[in-house]
Amino acid sequence: MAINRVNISGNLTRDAELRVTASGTQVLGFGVAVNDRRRNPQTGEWEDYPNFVDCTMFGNRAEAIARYLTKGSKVAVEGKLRYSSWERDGQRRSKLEVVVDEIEFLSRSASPAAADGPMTLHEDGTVTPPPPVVDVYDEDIPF
Amino acid sequence: MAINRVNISGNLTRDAELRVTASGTQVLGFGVAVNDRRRNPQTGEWEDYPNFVDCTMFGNRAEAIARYLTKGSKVAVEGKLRYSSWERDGQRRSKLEVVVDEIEFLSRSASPAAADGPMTLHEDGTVTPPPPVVDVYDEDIPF
Amino acid sequence: MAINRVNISGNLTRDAELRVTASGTQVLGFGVAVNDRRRNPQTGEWEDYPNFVDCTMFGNRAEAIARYLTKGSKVAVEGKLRYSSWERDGQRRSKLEVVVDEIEFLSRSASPAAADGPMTLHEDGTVTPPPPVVDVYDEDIPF
Amino acid sequence: MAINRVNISGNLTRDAELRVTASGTQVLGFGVAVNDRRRNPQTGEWEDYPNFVDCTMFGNRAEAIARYLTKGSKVAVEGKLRYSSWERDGQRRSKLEVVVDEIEFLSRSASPAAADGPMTLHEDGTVTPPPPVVDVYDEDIPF
DNA sequence: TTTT
DNA sequence: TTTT
Repeated sequence: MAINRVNISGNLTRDAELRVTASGTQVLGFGVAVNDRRRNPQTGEWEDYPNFVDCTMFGNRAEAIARYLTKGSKVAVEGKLRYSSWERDGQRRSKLEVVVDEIEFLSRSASPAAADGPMTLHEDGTVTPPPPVVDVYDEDIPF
Repeated sequence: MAINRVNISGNLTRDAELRVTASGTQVLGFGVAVNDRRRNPQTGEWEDYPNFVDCTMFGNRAEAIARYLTKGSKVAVEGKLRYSSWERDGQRRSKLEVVVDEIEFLSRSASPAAADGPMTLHEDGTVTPPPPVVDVYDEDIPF
Repeated sequence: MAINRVNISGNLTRDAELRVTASGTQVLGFGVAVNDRRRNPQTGEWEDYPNFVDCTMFGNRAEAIARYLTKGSKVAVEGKLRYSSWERDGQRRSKLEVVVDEIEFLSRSASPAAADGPMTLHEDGTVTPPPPVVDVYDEDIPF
Repeated sequence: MAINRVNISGNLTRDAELRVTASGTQVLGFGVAVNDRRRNPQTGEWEDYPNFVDCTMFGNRAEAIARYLTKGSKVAVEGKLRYSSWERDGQRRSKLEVVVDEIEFLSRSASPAAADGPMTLHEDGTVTPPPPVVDVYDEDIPF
């Protein structure tokens, strides 16, 4: 067998869509925007170049996580490249996508503290809000 | 050059420690527990077997994220394997660790909704607690 | 930055083509067939399903290795996914390919001995041919 | 499940050793030297720093390929990190290794032509020797 | 458009 | 077809 491995992270470009094949297999489809940070040759500015990657996940896990995979969600995905080709209007077309083996949910903000951390709901119903974390993304820290 | 690539996800086993080398390079060290889900041959039960992986990250980014890398944090890491060896008490010792190229912060709970989503801090100071989401991990869904 | 990592192995589907951009950058293009071994649902037989992956490599290394990358060559490639889109005949089209960071040359035969090993060219011009190794690929060993 | 993925390439540091567990599972052990090309801070010269990685492969494939995995062989390996720990002389010791999922045999020379390509054994027993390819490794081409 |  |  060949080596065929993909690891990516990024944001969902649309809500995941679950369907079931004739033979009963669950199939979850979603798109991930994997951002490249490159300098724009014209302006010299750092810019995000999105790489749009279609992902497909099979089996029971697909159904279990479908509702968490909404537009904008951040995920890390491990999978394999899969090629398919077909004919449309007399033209040969093809695509390359990722068949998902593992998926992890990422914190939405660049700094995890904003979402997960210091925002604490206490027993008595009071809440400790998150500290005024800078948005590292806007602050020109290059990651 | 050889191929040397590692992608892992897991929980920090300790708070990250930042130090600075004599030449001024920032060095961040932390440990990640990468869990394997295997069936215990004795009991037949699914169990988590932790793989403890030491990680090192260099440069400015190391300092920028140090304070978010606390014990228990979930991360996805991409990097390279690095081998080192030394002598202690007349014995040769060695270790294999991961030098980090990229790091992403994961949502702490198995279902991202619990941490990121429905827990909302409103303008007036009230809070909408998260819905009683099932812990998918305990529900025997195998991921 | 996001995580964006691909590792594949397979055979070149065509000779690599070297070109140079207006700004002088060398660009090497080649296609890799990454075979999946799946059971044919109709016949029940193991079959190879090729995943055709377009690869692009930049820089000096591109030129240095171009002549070794001929149709049928086996390689292991590490790189990143790159998405691009364009318009043709009023239709939006897009593709996903791999930008190569590392490349390694694989032995052509399933068993390395056939190609690399026992076939020896002696100083006096005689040759020791390889032993009649079984082709493990044909022998139903599933790798 | 967590993400746990390793892809490396390098040379075997010893002949692979095959053993069989009490329960009959075949276990193949071998070491891979994964070379890093770094500039020596003292001399300013490019040097190879080896990362010694222990690999273990289970199952039928282990036996099938054992005889091809000899000291010096070049391979590309895909697998997972596995941690283990034990006690020796009252001291806690641990190691990190790679459990192999896929393995590919690489051409021994930096340029594949030398080994695989132009050296052809003809039907009549004559041989076409390889062209006097430069050893790209020694020629300061950085790969 | 396709490799073994 | 596109996310932050």
